[in-house]
This record gives sequence, C-alpha cells and structure tokens, in this order.
Amino acid sequence: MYDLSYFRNNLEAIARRLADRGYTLPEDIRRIDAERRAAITESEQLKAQLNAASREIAELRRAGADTTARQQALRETRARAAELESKAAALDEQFQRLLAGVPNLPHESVPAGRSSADNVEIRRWGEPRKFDFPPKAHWDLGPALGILDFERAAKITGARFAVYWDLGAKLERALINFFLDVHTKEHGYREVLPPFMVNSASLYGTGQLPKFAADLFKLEGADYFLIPTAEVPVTNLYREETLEMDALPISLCAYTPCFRSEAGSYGRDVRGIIRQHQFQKVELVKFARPDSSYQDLEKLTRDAEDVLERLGLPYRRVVLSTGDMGFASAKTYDLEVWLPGLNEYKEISSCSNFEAFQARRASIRARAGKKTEFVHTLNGSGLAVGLTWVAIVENYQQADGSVVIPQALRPYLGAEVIRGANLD
RNA sequence: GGAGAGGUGGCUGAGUGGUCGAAAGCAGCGGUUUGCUAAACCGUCGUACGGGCCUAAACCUGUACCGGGGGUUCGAAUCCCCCCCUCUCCGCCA
Repeated sequence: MYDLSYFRNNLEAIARRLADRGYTLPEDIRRIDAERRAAITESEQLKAQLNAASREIAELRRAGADTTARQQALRETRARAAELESKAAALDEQFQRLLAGVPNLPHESVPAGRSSADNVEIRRWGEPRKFDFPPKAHWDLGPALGILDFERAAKITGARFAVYWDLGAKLERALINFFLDVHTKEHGYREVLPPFMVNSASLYGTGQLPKFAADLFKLEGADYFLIPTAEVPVTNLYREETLEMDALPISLCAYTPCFRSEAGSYGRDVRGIIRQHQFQKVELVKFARPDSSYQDLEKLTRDAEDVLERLGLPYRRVVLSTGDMGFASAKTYDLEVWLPGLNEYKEISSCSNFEAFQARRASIRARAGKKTEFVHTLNGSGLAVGLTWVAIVENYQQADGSVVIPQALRPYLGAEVIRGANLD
C-alpha cells in the first residue's frame, strides 16, 4: 500500500519501477482516482449544505418558528446526497481495490530481472561435503531410519503431510528450541507465542489478502485462517498502534506451525518434506526506524545465517531480483542450504524489508516528538524447521544410513547419532 | 452455550436528539515565572480523506469518525436492529 499523494504525484516513476517487477500498473488507475476525487468533492459539498440547513432549522426552532416546510425540502436534498455519497464510495472502493493490488516498490539496490534466474549470489559459506558413497535423499533416509512416515500421514490426513517418529520428532523439537535459544539469548530477540489462526484484517495488513487467498486455509463458518507464516500474527501485534521511535527496533521471534495450501505448485518439490501443507518455522520479525531499516535487514539476515553456521550447514545468500520478489517486499535475501540428496542449494530462509508497505496497510506508526510516521517492518525465517531437518539428515548421513548430529544440537536432542533399530 | 454489565480522544471519565469533534482531569507540547529541581500560571494539544494549491511545508476550509455495520430523523455519541470484543456469574470441556 502506498501513500496516496506520493502515489499520485509520482505515478510515472512508480510505473517504471514496477515494470522491473513484471507488474503493469492498471491503465485506468489515474482516471479512477480523478473520478473518485470529483465524486467526493461533489458529495461533500452537498452534505455541507445539508448540515448548514440543519443548523438553521435548529436555530429557528429555538426561536419558536415553524420549520415543517424547510424540513420537507431537505428530505429530497438528503436523498440526492445519499446517491452522490454511494457513488463516491463505490469509486473509492474500486480505487482502493486497485491500489491494494499494487506490489511494493523494489529498493534501488535490488537487481532488475524477470525471474529467479536473475537473482544474484552475494556470499557462500562452507564447502559441500564430498561423499565417498552416493548420498541419499531424506525421503529415502527418513523412512529407512523409521523416523519419517508418509504412508500413515496420507492415511490420517492426505498428501503433502508427514508423520515424524521417535528421534525424527525429537529432532524437530530440538531444532525449535535451539533456534529460539540462540535468537533470544544471543541475538536480542524477544520471544512471543501467537495464535495459529488469524482474522482477515491481519492477512490484509501483511499483504496476503486480498490477492493471495488461494494459498490459505480458511476455517469454515468463521473469519479465521490458519497462518501461512508467523509473520502474519507477529507483525499484526502492533496493528493500529503507535510505538515510540526511541524503542525501535523491536525484535521479536516466534515459533509457529505454518499452513499453506500451495495451490498451483503441483509438480514442484513434491517429493519428501520440502513443500508440505504444514511445516514449522521460527520466525524473526523487526519493527524498525525508517532511517535504518536496511541495517536491520543485514542484521536479521546475519542472525539467520548464524544458526546455519553453528549447525555446520553450507549455504549461500542470494538477493532476489525484481522479478522474483514477494508482493509486499522492497528487498529480499534468500538463504539457500546445500542439500546433497537434491544436489542443489534450496531456500531455507527468506529475509525481507517491507519498508512502510505493511505498516501503512496495518497502520503501525512510531512517534518521535510531535511527528508520527509509519515504521518499517522486516522478517525472515530463522529458520524453517523442516528444511533444516532435511539439511541435517542429508548432510550428516553416513554410509550405513545413520545420521551424526552436529555438536551444537546434541544437548537438545540428547543423542549423538540417529540410527534405525535395524542398523545396529 | 445461558444470564448480566460494559466498549467515548494517548489515559481517566462526563455526556439520553440540535449550540458536541465531544466537558473536566491527567499525560504531552510551547511559553511566563525561577539560582536549580519542583510547583504555579497562560496557551496549545485527535485521525483520515477532499478543496483552496502547479510542487513542498505551513495555514485556512469542508466531510467523515464516540467498538463495527445498517436504520429512524431536517438533524444521532444519544433512539431502533444486527454483529464483534471485554468483564462477572452459571454450564460444558481441558
């Protein structure tokens, strides 16, 4: 969502930069805005007349005069005003709908491009391990170890769900605790546990609605949706609130499950647990000062990278090109972890600065002296738990199919190796 | 799920049809006084969207906003209907 007068006064420049994202501004947006303003002016002028006439009636009645005729006359004016008003409202709604569908402006440091092929690698950490045996994918390793079960998940629920057993389940739990501990104790985040369902106003605030309803699971008979990411409840914590500028940045982290219908993703990453309808994530969210939010994006991204490094998982950081960025983002770094089973780097965290785009939709401000302005919001995964699970199982697999647990995680898992019962 | 009470500006809280965008107090901001702090006094103090205005600030002006939506009325914070939320009690479940 844009600032209206900024949008109006810089329409050409905005259209040009949005073209980099592959987005074409609706042609009639300027015309509808002009019509909308004309209608508003017209309707408000008539209402001003009505209000003045009503005040006169009040005075006359106080003086004891008979005002029946004047009242009768105003009835008709009132009806006309109501018509104008609904016409203005309809145009305004049409305009707001168009505006709500316009994606955020990319930051100037974002490389122009059409797709993920134009993303630019920024850095690389760690060396992909050289195996002296052919490494397996997690969808072979997990079931063989008895820690991952797709058949029963399909039975009790359906496709794209997984059941974790024994140390597989505990590994998931260990990762959550490890992530939360590192971020709260060492990176300065405050922990929060939000509801796993949100209302539609929250989804509008962070930009999932109105455009991306098809990606969400909605509960029947209520205005509740399962959250697609903790970003939604956590960013909306301060919706319609005014914070103190001096208190920024506010850094929050939250563990939640996430639910995505992944409509239209058929054929991509369908094997294993890389793309599931339900997965877990520890999310980092920042409410930042507008003048320093890009420093906060660097810090947040580093915080996510830090946990990858502690787990000894090779990764690279890429900056998304204009054509690959999310709807609300002004700049996004993806962290991609090395997966030997797939023989490629795979997204495990996506760290974005939304600037004031979400704050304006959700009305999150900060006060500095007399002035209030919209804050900048940021978030990133720190990290996606299921993907980390995959990365550990695949990167630390042994020739016999067992998995050696990295040092940092052992106190959390209470085990050094995951072995299947039949492998001993 | 049942019964009751409530929702008004940053906060507390008045307001049952017109002079109410809304008393009063607190907090905030500006100032006077003061050796400093404190106090006292004076002033100021909501948001959004239009217009004046080609652009920006300031200012002036209009409209809307008293939980949300609809209705009655020339006129609604106030009357009517629906919904949401909070609190108390009961039931149910953990």
